[in-house]
Amino acid sequence: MPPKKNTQIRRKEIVQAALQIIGEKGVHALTITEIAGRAGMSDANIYRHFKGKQEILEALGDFISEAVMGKAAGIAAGNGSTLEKLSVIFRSHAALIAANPGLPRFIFSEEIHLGDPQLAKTIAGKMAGYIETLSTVIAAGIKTGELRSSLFPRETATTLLGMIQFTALRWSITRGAFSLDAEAERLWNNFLRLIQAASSPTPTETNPMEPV
Amino acid sequence: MPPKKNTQIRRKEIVQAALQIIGEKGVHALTITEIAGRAGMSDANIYRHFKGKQEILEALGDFISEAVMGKAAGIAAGNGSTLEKLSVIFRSHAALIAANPGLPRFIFSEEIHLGDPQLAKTIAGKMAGYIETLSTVIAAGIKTGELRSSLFPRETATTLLGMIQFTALRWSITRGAFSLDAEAERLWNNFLRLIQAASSPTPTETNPMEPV
DNA sequence: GGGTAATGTGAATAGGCATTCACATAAAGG
DNA sequence: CCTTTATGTGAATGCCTATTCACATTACCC
Repeated sequence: MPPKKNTQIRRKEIVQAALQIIGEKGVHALTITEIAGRAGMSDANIYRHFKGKQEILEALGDFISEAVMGKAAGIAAGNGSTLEKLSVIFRSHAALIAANPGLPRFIFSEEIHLGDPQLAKTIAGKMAGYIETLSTVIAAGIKTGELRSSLFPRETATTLLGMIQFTALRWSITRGAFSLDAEAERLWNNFLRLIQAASSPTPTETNPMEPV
Repeated sequence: MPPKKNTQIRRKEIVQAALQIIGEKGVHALTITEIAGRAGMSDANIYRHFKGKQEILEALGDFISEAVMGKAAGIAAGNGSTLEKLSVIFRSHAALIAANPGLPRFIFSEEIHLGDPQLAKTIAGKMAGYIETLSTVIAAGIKTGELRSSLFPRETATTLLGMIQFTALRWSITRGAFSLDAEAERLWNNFLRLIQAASSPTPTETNPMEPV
């Protein structure tokens, strides 16, 4: 009775449904029945398009990796000053998370890391690549004198990412109790003061409104 | 046949068993059967000491909060310079995690945050308290001139915590593929350069051995 | 030492979940 | 138009897990 769609389309629908479910109810709510319901099909039909739940997770992992890290790599490779690039990457990442709360939940979910060693390795690799991309941008900024010469690029990159991820997790945990964008803005302002070369000393201001 | 112990002792044994299991196999492996086996008792006996699994998680949450944040608060209240205090808190935290891999897994586990709103609120509160404690230490350091005057205390504290948590999660995810202590050391060296007042300029050195 | 309460156990019970099966039916190609 | 293949479904199946129950046995109190 219901119309039919080919596997290519169905796979995308299923992956998107999965991402939404994780964002709204968490990884533990990611059951076949839930996915099938959200994607508008029967449980059994899921298996026409994916070998099993594991394969869905792998596809979701690929999608998320591409969305987050692909974007950052594009910005890094483009034109602009180091500070502009870092700022855009940071804000894009925060915005992407704000729009898809399932993102950090999935990336740091144990379901993935302990349940599927292959997927875990892939994600860890992408994460290392992300750090590498940021490191390169930071190293370039040090060379041009935009950033302090005393910085270690890799550690500074890790610190920046940690800032994002920690805040994303706190936001996810508290189920959006504060504005992710506003918090990201405050953190970025502060980070800028930490890394910027002292040539043009930043005037001391107060940061806007603190959250709860 | 087996000897009997009172509830006080049993509760501690059960909580410790749970923490170990999470560290070794993850939160998803935290079943009643697994806990009972590790603690040397029958499944049914667990229910003599806890009302249910949820109550075990709550007790574990209290234990971990006390271990991590209680320690930091103690250090913060003690004597020493700001940089010494921050350094000790940072290293203690990293060491505690290295000794108990279950710690970050539990704190950021969805099983807790989405499964038990009450517990989630408690943990979020403790986390906010931790940030507050660090902020106070940092604010004091700014006043004495040890730290740059341009820092925002709360955002700097969040950055420090993010650095720890992100690294702990990456370490946990990769199942200990790198040395947590060594990485913490590198990150701390870099962070020091970020926050320290420029009175005694740090000589430029290279950081020891990078991990994978 | 006898009774009572706390602690201990193996064997149900019940629910949730991923996956499979036998059977439709739409789509595509000739 | 008819065959073949891809897509679709409801109803099992079987496993894993938390929790309960009826029945011991130890520890403690007087």
